[in-house]
Amino acid sequence: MFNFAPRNATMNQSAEEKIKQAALSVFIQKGSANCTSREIAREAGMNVALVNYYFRSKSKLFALIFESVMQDFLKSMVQVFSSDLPIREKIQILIEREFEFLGKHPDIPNFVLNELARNPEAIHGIIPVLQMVNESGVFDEAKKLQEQGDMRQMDIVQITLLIMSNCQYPFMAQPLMKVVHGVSTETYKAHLIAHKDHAVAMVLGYLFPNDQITPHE
Amino acid sequence: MFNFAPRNATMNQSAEEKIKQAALSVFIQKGSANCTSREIAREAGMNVALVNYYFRSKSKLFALIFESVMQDFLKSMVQVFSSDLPIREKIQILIEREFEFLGKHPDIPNFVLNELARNPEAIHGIIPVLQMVNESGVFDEAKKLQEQGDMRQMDIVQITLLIMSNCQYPFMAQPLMKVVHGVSTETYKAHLIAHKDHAVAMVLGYLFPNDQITPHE
DNA sequence: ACATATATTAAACAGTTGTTTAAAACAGAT
DNA sequence: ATCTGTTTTAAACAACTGTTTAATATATGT
Repeated sequence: MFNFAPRNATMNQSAEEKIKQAALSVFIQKGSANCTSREIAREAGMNVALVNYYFRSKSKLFALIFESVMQDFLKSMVQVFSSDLPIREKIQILIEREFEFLGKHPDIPNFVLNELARNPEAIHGIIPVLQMVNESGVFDEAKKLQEQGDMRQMDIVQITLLIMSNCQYPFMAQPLMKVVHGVSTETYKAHLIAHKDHAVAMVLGYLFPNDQITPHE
Repeated sequence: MFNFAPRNATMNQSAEEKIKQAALSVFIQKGSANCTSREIAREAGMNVALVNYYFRSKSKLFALIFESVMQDFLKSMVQVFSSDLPIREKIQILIEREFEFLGKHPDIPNFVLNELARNPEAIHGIIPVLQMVNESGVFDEAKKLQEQGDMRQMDIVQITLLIMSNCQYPFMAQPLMKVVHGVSTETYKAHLIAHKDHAVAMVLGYLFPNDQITPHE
């Protein structure tokens, strides 16, 4: 009943997969509302009808794509937390991985947050991510560490915010910052790379205030 | 030639103003691409043709609205920097004002960054903001303070990022955070209020590392 | 009251949208 | 070659898009 391999053996990539990749690219660049089925088909080099032939409707295709993007979006973060590194290194590696990921996919945060804010359907795409997060036990571990008095007393929600704000916003604000400060794309990218270290130092410094001794004068 | 007062004296608000307000609301909620002229007209309680009668086209109306939103978006920030408060208080008040503003208009950051990333026309709406920023002399002052060795040596671009990340992202990520952490809107709003103090403390602590003496143990 | 400029409307325009249909091209098995 | 199921296409569908037109209403100045 289902296809597990491409029928068209002459092509190295099935039409279905081509459409998926085109949809991923177009959806992320333009958003679910500001792109057309024909645009996706064109990007995949195929007919419009094929899009609906494989995915029934534009909204079903979007749901599929969005779910996989949500997975990628938080996967690396959860992976780091599932490891058994000490908490400070976890956070450092977490931020560094996030910067690395966003360097390759700088427009995903805007895509995700925008869809979640404006597209009611998008909420469903979060469910598998919720599973991932729950299974990782991230938040339980953070709570335990706080009870040991090692970490600053802060709600987990706000710790999450602290980390994600300083990772994702710099990429989301690229168009704004480039114009306001009048810098080129290359210069801004250099700033982003340098910003990673500031994010690590600032977040760690705030979460573990007893770590560094800053002598007066 | 131009109207400086509403022709229709029986209404307390001119049709033109009604359309502007409706457009502001609809554009911010849905974005420039995912809303229709008829939707704006309906929200204003008027005919579609009137929208184009007063504003020529949807894109011209959007340009008008976006420009004014951009002004509000950064106005309060620039105002604080134009004052003659000491730098630490400036940053503190800046962050506090930003949280206050975003508490009232939580969806403006997503709107602005999304349009700038996806709508090529939106870039033009930034020009008046650039003037504001230049006239305020914000960045020059920050550079001066850095030369005095009072502030951590950091590029202005990254200082801007540091402040704006921790103010705006928490509001932009509200839909994501609510689902991931399973909290209600009210609970999240409480987190936002509490987060303001963390943002101030963290940013000031990082920008002025010599201020606090953190004793070991 | 009349004339004039402005404000507002319903209707129409051509182009685009997501989706469906029916026919064609293609593959593999017999 | 014929049959069978799958893949691909062109064409059509109604609904919706931004915009324009031409007619009507309203207000203002004389």
